[in-house]
Amino acid sequence: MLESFVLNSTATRHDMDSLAMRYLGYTTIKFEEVAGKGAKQISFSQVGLDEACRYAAEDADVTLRLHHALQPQLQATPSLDSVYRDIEMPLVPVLTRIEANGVHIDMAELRRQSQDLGARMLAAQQKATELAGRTFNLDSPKQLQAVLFDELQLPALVKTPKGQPSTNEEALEAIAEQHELPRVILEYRGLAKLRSTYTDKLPEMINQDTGRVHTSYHQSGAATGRLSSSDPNLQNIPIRTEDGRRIRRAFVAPPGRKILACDYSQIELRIMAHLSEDPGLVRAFEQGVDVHRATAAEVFSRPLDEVTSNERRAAKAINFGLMYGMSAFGLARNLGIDRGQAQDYVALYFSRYPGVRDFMERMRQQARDQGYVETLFGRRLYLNDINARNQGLRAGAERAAINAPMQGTAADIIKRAMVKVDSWLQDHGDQAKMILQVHDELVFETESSFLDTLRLKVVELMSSAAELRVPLVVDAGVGDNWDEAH
DNA sequence: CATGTCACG
DNA sequence: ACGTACGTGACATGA
Repeated sequence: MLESFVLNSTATRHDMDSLAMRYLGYTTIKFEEVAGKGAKQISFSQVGLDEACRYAAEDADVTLRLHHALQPQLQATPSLDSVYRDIEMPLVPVLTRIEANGVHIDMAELRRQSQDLGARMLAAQQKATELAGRTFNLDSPKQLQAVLFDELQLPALVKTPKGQPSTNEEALEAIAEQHELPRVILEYRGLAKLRSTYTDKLPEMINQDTGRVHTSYHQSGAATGRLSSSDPNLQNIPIRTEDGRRIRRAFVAPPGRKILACDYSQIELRIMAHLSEDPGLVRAFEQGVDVHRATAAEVFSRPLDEVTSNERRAAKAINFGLMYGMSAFGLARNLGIDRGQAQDYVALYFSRYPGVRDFMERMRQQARDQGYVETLFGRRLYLNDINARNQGLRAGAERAAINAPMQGTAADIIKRAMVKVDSWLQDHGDQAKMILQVHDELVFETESSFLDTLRLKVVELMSSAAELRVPLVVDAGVGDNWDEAH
């Protein structure tokens, strides 16, 4: 699976059945053929021995045949072979340990929050019924659309991809001044999301044997080289709103232990500075200044200490937008300014950071010429649509070509750090465990007496996971729960 | 199972 | 003229 992923991360699937067909032209026995599916599925232990033997032996056989087919391809490109051998393979036992460690959850805290959210949802629901003049299912976009756009005759300003009037947050914000109902729906949606996805679900996911929640990490999930997390997804626990943040308070250290959360500061922007070699951006990071403030100072031509909060906010939007290949249109919408103004900002930005403009054009060109772009460590992302006749597809591929080297290099760096940190932890008994990875952050649970040693070492190992022409800064926080540690 | 929506970096 | 920021996973609805 990992050999296939490193060879071509954009191939849709990397499971054994798909790979057997693709590389060996061989149709495997499917699990569902021996065990059935759905409600009638039986356990593998109930499958007859002859059939079970054929199925299981084929697994081992096909895996070796695939290895014989894929390994030479990998070795033909030394940088890819290195990504496979030096990053992905060593990470496998690390992820196994993190999954087995699991996270300690304060179930009573989540139950209390569910109660509170439920009461507030009921109040919002009653208010919504009153404002709509009838009962309807607030969870149904279809029914809500009928109420807002047919019955109340509010303007449908946003369309879904299918062309229907959208009831998403942007659409509701746009009509919130004309009627009270949209605001109430937004309130309800926020509460319902937290309850259904987090405060109700997480307690159900606690393993009865360990008393902890064990996520699954997927190493061949995201084409850029990032991990993904599922069942439950612990990489999208809320943080942006106060109600959301509260959920992190339920991610607690057991008695006598502490939570340590370590995250890379502005890692993708630092990688952009490194890859682009832009003198202005590199200097900003070398001097350790607030990079959004520095960008604002450049774009708006004023001393660092005269940058207003609004200018800093605009500069932050520009910095992030650029990493995603954003257009002036996107920036305008994000900042609520007109397109001409946004175009001026972008032009000004590129005149101050010409290396960034050149880097972005270089990535587009490389994608067109070679069909792929690379991370600092040589991981490739193929862009199948880069020469598409369809302009929308092609533009999307160009944006991905700009973003992938930064997102992918960040993924490589934290994976290298995880392998180093895990190796060090292995030599220090059970005093601390790695329990979560969230793209630019590692979270640990440690004996209180081990905390200072752990913090010092983790920061050192994370900072030294790559040699960039700018410092790789790690912020570390401590608490009795994950929220406090931030 | 498709769709719409929304949580995260 | 059109669409417009990269990468994920989970939930509820409704066919």
